[in-house]
Amino acid sequence: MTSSLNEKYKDFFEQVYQVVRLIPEGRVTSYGAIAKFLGSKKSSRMVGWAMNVSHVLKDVPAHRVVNRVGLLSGKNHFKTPTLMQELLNEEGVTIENDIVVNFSNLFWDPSKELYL
DNA sequence: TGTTTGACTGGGA
DNA sequence: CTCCCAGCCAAAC
Repeated sequence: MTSSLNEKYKDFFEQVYQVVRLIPEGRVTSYGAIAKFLGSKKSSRMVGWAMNVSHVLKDVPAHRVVNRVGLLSGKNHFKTPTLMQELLNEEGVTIENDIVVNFSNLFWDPSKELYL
């Protein structure tokens, strides 16, 4: 909210990582929600690309980011195709057929629950 | 340097 | 319900 915080955010990618790090444990959000929060609703693909690069950054919980219907669309980009689901299970999130169960209830919208 | 692809999304047929 | 298309833009080809 403050200019000092905004100044901290230089690139789109950095902003994405920052938001993803703030996702509470056991909650999930979508690429589009992050993109919208960052001001470019239609740049959700870039959020996905940022995630693709982010797996080298250890503190980015990319497993908490799914697509708008709760599908684990990025699971194949993890070390193993099952890792994403396993990480979510550890946090108490149930996955069924690659879909987050009770997604709408677990959905964490940064533009509604996060205030900078 | 031009084209294709993609961890996306919303709208339309 | 499914399928298709346009917009988005960095990276890969």
